[in-house]
Amino acid sequence: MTGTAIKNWQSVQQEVLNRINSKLWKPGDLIPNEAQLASEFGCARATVNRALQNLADTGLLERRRKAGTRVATHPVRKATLDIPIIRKEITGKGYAYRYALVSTETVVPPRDMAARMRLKPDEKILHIVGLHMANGEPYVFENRWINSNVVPAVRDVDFSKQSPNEWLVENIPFTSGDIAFSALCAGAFEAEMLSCKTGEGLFVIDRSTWEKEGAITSVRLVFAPGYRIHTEI
Amino acid sequence: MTGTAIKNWQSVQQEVLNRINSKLWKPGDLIPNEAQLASEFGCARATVNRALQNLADTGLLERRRKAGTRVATHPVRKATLDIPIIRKEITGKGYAYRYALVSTETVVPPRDMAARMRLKPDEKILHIVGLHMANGEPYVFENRWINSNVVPAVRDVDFSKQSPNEWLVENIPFTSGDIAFSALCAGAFEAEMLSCKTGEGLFVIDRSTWEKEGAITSVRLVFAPGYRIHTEI
DNA sequence: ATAATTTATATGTCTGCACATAATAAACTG
DNA sequence: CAGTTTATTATGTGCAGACATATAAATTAT
Repeated sequence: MTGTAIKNWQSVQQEVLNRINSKLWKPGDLIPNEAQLASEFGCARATVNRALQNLADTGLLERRRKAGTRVATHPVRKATLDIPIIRKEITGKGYAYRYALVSTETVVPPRDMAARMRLKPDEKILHIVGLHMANGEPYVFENRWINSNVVPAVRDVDFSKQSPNEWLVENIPFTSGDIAFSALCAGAFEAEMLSCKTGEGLFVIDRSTWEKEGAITSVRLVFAPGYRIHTEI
Repeated sequence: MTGTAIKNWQSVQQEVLNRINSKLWKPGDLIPNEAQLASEFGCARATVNRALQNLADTGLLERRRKAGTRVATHPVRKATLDIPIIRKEITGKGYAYRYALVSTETVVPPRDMAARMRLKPDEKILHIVGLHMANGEPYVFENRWINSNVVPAVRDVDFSKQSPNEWLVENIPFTSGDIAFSALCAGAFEAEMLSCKTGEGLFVIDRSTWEKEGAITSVRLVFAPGYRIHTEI
């Protein structure tokens, strides 16, 4: 049957996948435990563990101590997608990259942003607006807020020379953050910035990064029409 | 210094993270090899390996045999996000779920879709249009093509009773696929379907799934205004 | 000098064993 | 019978040692 021996964790994973796909193990089913599979496949339990753990990571199996391993009833697909570093993405496509600073000021942010970044009332922070361009064409519009009270060093940076994105990557130790994808309709402002028509559908990424002391930065990236982010599952 | 002993792979990972964040190991730097770190931390090489491999998975380290492990120059952030199973997402929010079939027919798809699914010229496949609703409100508009020549069983399914999404999950062994996120501006059609205004920005997911024999299904999900997909990093 | 070959080395992964940990199931108790 | 304690069990992870594999670097051949 199995012409290929099952010796490495990848082949164990493949065999498990086959059994799931062939409905031998159906969604919700409890599958044999690691020790049983190991003896069946003729490999060490650790090897089976590696394979099953990997499948659990991708959401195809659900594992719980003592309860055992079962096939996920709703195989919640997990897509891992690379968050683009704008400059790298643009140069990677072979385009010339340029960052244009639009404005920078230290002001009290709008209510929703202040709330999102958990600021004190009337706390002023740095607001930087800029445009990333590919071959001279607007590529993505960056609207960024940086909590200059948490990161005082940011006050001395000349953002006409370096995009805030790059400065932050190089200077701020990252801890944690969240990211959201959504869509937006181009208003007059976005249309002018991205030199597109009003009413175009624009892809939006909102990202915040945090440290123990509080929010470091929150950014909205509005991409030019036609942008899409892609991955394999 | 290190009050906590470094015995498990998580603490090894944390220590490595600290060294990266504190600039002890800068982007591009080659870090000590596994054996050295293991002896430094007083743990097994396998434990260090587990930690470093995990960090490489998240894109913070780059590893190559013989070349060693180095801190990623551009820490390409990888976000893993859960692809929603529509019904589960809706019911999970506490809303009543309903699927409304709009149309189903077997036709020759548009050129771009035929190309994407690698169909023969003039090959007819199943086209299913439907609407997922939350508490009676349109939630997401589903425009799906199913290669009924690869999956003949689909011809006998009554999609007014079950959404194609669910049927596929339950009946078609998944192999591989790809997914793309983008944005769209609501035209007259989308506006009517999602009962929103024309010109709204809509979030779009395009997904294709494949099997050895060829494309099984390709679907476009157009979400109602305001939809966003979110994850932590 | 350039190409082909060998060597050294860091990571990748398997094995067999041990113990830790979580969570269920069973036994016990008031 | 409800609540608590105690086994039992499957996964999670650690260790040392071994071999596999990719590949940078050194060496040899052309």
